[in-house]
Amino acid sequence: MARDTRQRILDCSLAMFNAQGEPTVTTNHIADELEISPGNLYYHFRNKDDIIEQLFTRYEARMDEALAPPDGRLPGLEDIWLQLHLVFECIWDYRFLYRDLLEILSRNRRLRIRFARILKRADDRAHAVMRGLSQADVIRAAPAEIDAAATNLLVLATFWLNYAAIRGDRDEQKAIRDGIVQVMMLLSPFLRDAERVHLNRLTRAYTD
Amino acid sequence: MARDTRQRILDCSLAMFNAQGEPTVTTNHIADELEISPGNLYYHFRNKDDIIEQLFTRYEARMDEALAPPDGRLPGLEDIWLQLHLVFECIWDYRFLYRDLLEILSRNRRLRIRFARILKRADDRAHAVMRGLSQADVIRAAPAEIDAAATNLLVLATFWLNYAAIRGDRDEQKAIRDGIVQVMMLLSPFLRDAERVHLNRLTRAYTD
DNA sequence: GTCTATAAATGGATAGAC
DNA sequence: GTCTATCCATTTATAGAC
Repeated sequence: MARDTRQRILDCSLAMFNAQGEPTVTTNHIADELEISPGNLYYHFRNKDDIIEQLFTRYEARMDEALAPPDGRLPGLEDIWLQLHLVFECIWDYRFLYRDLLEILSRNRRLRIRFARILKRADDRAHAVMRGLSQADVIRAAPAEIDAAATNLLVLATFWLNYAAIRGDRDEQKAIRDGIVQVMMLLSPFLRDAERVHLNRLTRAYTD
Repeated sequence: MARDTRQRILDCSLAMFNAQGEPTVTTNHIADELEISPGNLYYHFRNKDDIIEQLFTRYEARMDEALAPPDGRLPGLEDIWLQLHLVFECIWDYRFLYRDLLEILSRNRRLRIRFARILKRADDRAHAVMRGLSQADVIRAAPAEIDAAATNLLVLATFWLNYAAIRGDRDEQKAIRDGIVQVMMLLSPFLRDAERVHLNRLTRAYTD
């Protein structure tokens, strides 16, 4: 049961953080929800930040997987679609991190470094994909434009859920889909005319 | 001196919120910093949220001004540049709002509504500018692409400073300039070849 | 491993004197 | 308008029994 309680605390914390925001959920709230004592919680974790760090480890592994290149061949537009799905769903499952990103990272140097590493990986991946599309002549983009688009992609992915929440979007699944479409539409003006029209049709079908 | 103390509290709060983040600055901290008593602070403001709301009023007026259309004529690329300056500098001066945007808005329904209004205004403005460029044949963009680009612009402007902070950018002035360039580069692929090269040269000169 | 009880510290807020 | 003193509620964290 030892391992079990530890896992239950992590699962419950994640659910509560995501639902109510990390700052408003205290260790007592978590213990209450699980119907265990605060002392028990502190037997398993040094403090709240310890819980967050363990959750971050889960998140990190998941995101590393989502950011891995699919396989050997160069990716086309459909592969990008799929990979964006993996990334956005990971972000959704750990959205409490993104909701109060600066506040959480400012309190913990280790997480700051680990998050920066993930951002770097995502940036590399975005560059690789853009360069791939450019070499395959699917898009036409200067190096500086690729840099800008990659950065733009990172900002969109990182903060899209926050933006959707501020707008008051209710439907969660739709928010994720909208985020993916938003990133795809980022590529639209780089495409040649035929693909450009094609993508616009696809995204419209996807959004409705 | 009554009005004076009230203003000093607001000024000091803004500076401390921006420097340390709103969640970590308590009413006691503010009173300490000003070398007044907590009781005095509570004479002038009902609570911390009251202070934030007053600061928001200042912010709101400033942003409304920054978002106003320059004048009668249709704006060119240079006017956009200027307007982005006004917007980003407003965001910078009230960056504490953006740092913990969801947390702050989740606690206060009135601010949520007021912020949504500003976002709407910004969206309208972005659309108007994009349509203007399109009609003047400076850019080539389908309606769906204009929608996506306007949304993209809003997300970039809203969260750019957060992104810069996570990356570890130190130089504040440069972070603002980078944000403006990032938005301008968003337009790049929509431009015709001559202007596209021109913009890439401009942004490079601006960034170095 | 888990509980009860509680310490220690902090933050928000008010009463009443000056 | 401003200060001192203080209260209440909350949160983190630990000690010690079972």
